[in-house]
This record gives sequence, C-alpha cells and structure tokens, in this order.
Amino acid sequence: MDRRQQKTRNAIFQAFGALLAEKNYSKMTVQNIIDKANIGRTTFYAHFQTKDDLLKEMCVDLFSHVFSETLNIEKTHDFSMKTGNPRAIITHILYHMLDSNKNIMGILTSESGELFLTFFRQYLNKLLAARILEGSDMSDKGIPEDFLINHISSSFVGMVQWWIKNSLKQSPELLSDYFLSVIAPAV
Amino acid sequence: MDRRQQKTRNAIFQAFGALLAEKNYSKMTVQNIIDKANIGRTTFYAHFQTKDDLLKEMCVDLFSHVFSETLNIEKTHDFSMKTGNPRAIITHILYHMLDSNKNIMGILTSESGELFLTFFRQYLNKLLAARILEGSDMSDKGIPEDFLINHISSSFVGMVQWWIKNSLKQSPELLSDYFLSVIAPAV
DNA sequence: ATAATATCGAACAAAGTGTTTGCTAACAAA
DNA sequence: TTTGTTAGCAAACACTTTGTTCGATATTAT
Repeated sequence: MDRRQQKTRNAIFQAFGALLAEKNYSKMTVQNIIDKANIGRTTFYAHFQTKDDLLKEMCVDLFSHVFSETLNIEKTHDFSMKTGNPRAIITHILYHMLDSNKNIMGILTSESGELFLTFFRQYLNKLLAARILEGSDMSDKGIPEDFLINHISSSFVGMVQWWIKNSLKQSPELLSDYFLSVIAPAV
Repeated sequence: MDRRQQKTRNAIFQAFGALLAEKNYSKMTVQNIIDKANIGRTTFYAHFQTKDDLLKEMCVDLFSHVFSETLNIEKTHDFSMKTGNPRAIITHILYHMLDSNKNIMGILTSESGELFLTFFRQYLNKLLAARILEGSDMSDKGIPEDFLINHISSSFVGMVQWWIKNSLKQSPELLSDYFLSVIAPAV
C-alpha cells in the first residue's frame, strides 16, 4: 500500500482517538478530525465515507486484534468454559485491554465508551458462540444456548463498564474471580 | 398547565416516537421532528433546548412510569430478591413494557434502542440498589454489592435486548424463569 | 524517467442550528 | 365579557457542517 495512504490513515485514527478522549463522539465534527489530523478535507473523504464509517473501522482494528490473539491462544491451550481454564482467558482479555498500546481503555473511558462497548459485545458474542459453551448444565434446564451466550457477554460488558466507572481499581485477576462467581453457576 | 403547551408537548413526543421507529436517533434532525409534529420552529425551542434534551425527558416519562408502579406494588407485597417473590416482579416489569400504551417496545425495537436501554439500566440500578439485595449470599464471598447490582441490571437489560432481537417470542413468565436460572445462583 | 495516484486548498450548494422579531390566537381570571 | 398574559407562528438571520468538484502539486512504485 502507498506509504502516503498509511500515513494519512494513521493520522486520522490518532486524531480520532485523541478527540474521543476529550469530547463526545456525537459532538465531534469531521472538521475537528481534519484539523487535528492536519490533513485536507478531500483526503478525509477519500479514506472514509462518514464519521460512522471511521468509528466502525477503528473498532474492527481494535477489537479484532484483541480477539484474534485470544483465539490463537485458545487453539494451543484449552480455554473452554466447561473443560478448560476460563479464568485464564478472562484475565487475558482484561490485561490485553489494559496493556494495549492502542489505548483501548482510553477510548472506553471516554464519554463515548458505550458506542465501543456495543462493538465489543458483538465480538464477544462471536467468540462465545464459537467455542466456549460446549455442554453447559443449562441446556438440561431448557435454557436456549443463545440466551446463555447473550447473558454472558452482557455480563462481561457490564462488568467492564463497572470497572471503568470505578477507575480500574481492581486487578484483572480479582475481576475474573468476581465474574466467575456470578457466572460460573450459570454454566 | 396551559392546554396549548400540553398539546404541543404531546405532538412533539408523538412525532419523536414515530420518527424513532423509522430512523436512527442520530440521523434525526430537529427539523424532522418539527415537520412531523407540525409545529413552528420557535415552538420546539420553547419546549426543549436540544434534541438530547427531548430524548432525556421522554425517557424519564417512560421509565419513571414503569418503575414507580413497580415500586408501589413492592410496598404492599414483598418483592425482595431474597425473601420475596422475584419472579413476580420481573414478570410484572416485562408485562408492563409489553402492554404499555406508551409504546415502549416500539421504541426499544427501533434502531436507537440502545440509547433507551442506557436510561433503562440507570433506573434498574436505582431500583435494585434501593431494595432488592438485602443479605445476599455473595457478600460472604467478598463480591462488592455494587458489582452485584451492576451485574443484575446488565443481565436484565441484556435479556431485554435478546428478547427484542428474537421478536418477543417468549412469554414474560418464561423469560423470568430463564433470568432467575442464570441470576438466582448469584444472589 | 515516467505514469499513476494521493494529497491539497479553494470554492460550492445544500441542509441544519439556534435566535430574533412582530404578529395572532388562545387562554385564565376578574 | 372583558382584560392582561402567554403560547404559537412564519419569516428572516447569521452561522456551522456536510459532502462534492476542480485543477494544481508532490509523492510513489515500477
């Protein structure tokens, strides 16, 4: 790919992230992004059709990274909720969100965090649907599997919101314990 | 209150609700609302400062109604999660959302449902914090109470989202059973 | 070196925002 | 029924944002 394109794309992403930290997504204008990224108006529209488009692509970048790595680890180890070590995978995801040089938490902490959590939830659903739930106890009780998947990802996202609201005071390990305490009985 | 004000306010609410069902909140303009409500531009701004302001007031109207009634019932009966009949109160809330002549589900089903669910979640948190959780088993395990409250309301809202996504196929009673199956072990 | 193309600034129409002004009609209270 | 008050209205306003077009310039891959 043309180096210029890559440079521009990075500048836009960076500007977008910086702006997200200081003002709400819905109040942000394309002009703001253009100014911050220091690019031409035409250039922005050559890369993204709309502001929403930019948001979506940014989310794909962010979360696909977190989850693709998670899935790779899963291939070598056993991370099934039932047979494996769920605590390890949960802790892993939480740490990945903290450590990331992509500043995921910075964005999630912003006023617009909810928007991202919606995307986050979609990825979680996929992850869970794909591998985690083989042979749950709940199937015996007639609970539909997709209800269960939805319950777990809602709870996870809800927990992350709570975590953020509490200034990330708890360690990923402690959080994983909390999560498993309220969720594990359900799976 | 002046009859004219009430009439205008209703017209705006109705137009807003109708538009919400057909297009996303963020794509909606004040002009759209004005046109649909068939009122003057000046009049809209005399009632609401911004579109966000309108949304917020609408949510207060909607959910405060649901929950105030719920809380009244709680006073006469015992609806504590621990000592009372939680299934009854959950079923009650779900039915209230279905039956309401205020078309809550119509709005929740719209593209902008997430926005409302955020408000919904806030009310749920209040409701739970106020009365539901006296003497949970989880306090023994060192789980903070506000984590638990957050978990339950996240799960509830997540369930409603799932319900809507599945075209409200399940009965409130069945849904309550599902919910208690995955939540009750946690309280 | 050359052909392709990414970026740029300037300008543009179109649409939306939020406010002001002067007028009219509806209202509550006497 | 009269009177003072208030809500609603249309028109106009300056302003911002949007998304596009244009030709010119600089960078890139080959």
